[in-house]
Amino acid sequence: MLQQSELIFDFASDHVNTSQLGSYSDYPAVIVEQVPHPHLLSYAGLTCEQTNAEEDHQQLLKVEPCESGEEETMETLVAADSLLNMDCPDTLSLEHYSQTFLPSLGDVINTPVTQVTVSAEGIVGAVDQPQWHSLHTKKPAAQLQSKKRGRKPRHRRAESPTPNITVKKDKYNKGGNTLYLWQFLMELLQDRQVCPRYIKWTNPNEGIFKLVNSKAVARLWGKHKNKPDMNYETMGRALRYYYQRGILNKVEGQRLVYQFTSLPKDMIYITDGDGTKEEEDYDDNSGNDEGVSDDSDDSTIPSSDQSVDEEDSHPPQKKMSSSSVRAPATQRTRPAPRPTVQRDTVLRPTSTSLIQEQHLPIVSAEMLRTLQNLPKVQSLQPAGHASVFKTAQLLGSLCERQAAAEVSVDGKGVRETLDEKSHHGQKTSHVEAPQLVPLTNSDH
DNA sequence: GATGGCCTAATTAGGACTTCCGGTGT
DNA sequence: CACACCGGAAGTCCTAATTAGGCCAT
Repeated sequence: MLQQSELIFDFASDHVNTSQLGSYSDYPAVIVEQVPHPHLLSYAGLTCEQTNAEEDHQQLLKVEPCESGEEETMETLVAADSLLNMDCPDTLSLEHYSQTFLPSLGDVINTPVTQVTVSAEGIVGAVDQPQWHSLHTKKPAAQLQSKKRGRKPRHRRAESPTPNITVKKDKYNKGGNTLYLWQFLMELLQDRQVCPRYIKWTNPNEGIFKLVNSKAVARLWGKHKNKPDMNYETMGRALRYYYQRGILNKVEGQRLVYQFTSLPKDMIYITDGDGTKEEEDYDDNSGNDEGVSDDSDDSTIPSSDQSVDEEDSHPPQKKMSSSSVRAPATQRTRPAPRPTVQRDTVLRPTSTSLIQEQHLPIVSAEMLRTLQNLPKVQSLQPAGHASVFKTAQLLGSLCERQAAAEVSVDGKGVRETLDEKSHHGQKTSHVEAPQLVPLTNSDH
């Protein structure tokens, strides 16, 4: 399960590849976790008001501590488990997410939301279709060695998305699923399971972040890439390559501190205003930021089977903000000395903070496109071009149907039942890379 | 049989790391 | 001494682009 803040989906259906859609005759059931219709719509409003993006574009979101209670905690823990349990193919993990990742930096909508797991069941009009499994099916060996053919030279491939961190959507809208390291780091920075615990912003205004626990981050990266030997040295080399490509800068004189040259418009900035004592200790050292890292023990990395226990075993102040119900930072006995940065400004009223109030679905962009092109689904949607608004309505309808169906059967919650379905191999989660804007000191 | 369209699989260039290394700085 | 950091070099893995060959309809 993914954490709400991990995933971003693009839903600019202007890019729908109808030829691809034609092959998706199987419409997985949409597993919606706590889909808040008004919220979704509100969230979608951000998209629909794209024309206002320019003025909002420099505004930043602050993730407030969640106060939704046990469900939130449970989901967060599950999310942490999935995040760190990347070895499990049946878990909707970051790895899986990366496999279906559809970054589209140039696309219109790049908004972090929660998740929707999709399976083929439960959608009216769904037709069996195997495409969603084809990613993992291997060709028969006989076919692999059947033919040998020559070929002519070809044109040069599309250039790298860097250094401007703009991804050509042609490349990424065709099933690409690569999650780049910088994207991974951005995801971590938006993931309250790891931010600010393992990685945190030190100066969100300038895109400066610190690898609080470099080993943990490297191991997470290694898990994601299926490189068990990954370490910070290796990951650091990849990070250093980003210097050349203009994706990252090194912050001089500060260890483990890097700077994004660009950031997404709608980046969610998790602050450690809800931080733990430990994190405050980091802050205490942030003045010089010299090497006080949490690297001392690999056990600090929650493994797939220990994350929950670890969370539970921590003293309350160790809990991640996402899963805690706590008093506002201002009420803490130990006031946070961290400087207030401009990006801490809550751009949305707290009462409408998406992340704070509840999960939003992370929807596979591709799934949504597929769904939107279903005749029966289209009947649910308002007229006009695809949008998050449409998606919200669609999801709302689907969720209601699911809920009604499940309640009528055994009284189980939608989520529980659908999670079950998701564990039967029908799942996906697509996200889009954030739309990035160049960072300038005055920009934020 | 010739032709054209479509689909599939083979091939391969290139991107994004990964690995290793030697070195410097703190 | 440990660790962070740097960058060169070579290698691996993966993806997208390209294209040949098979199949079918006309």
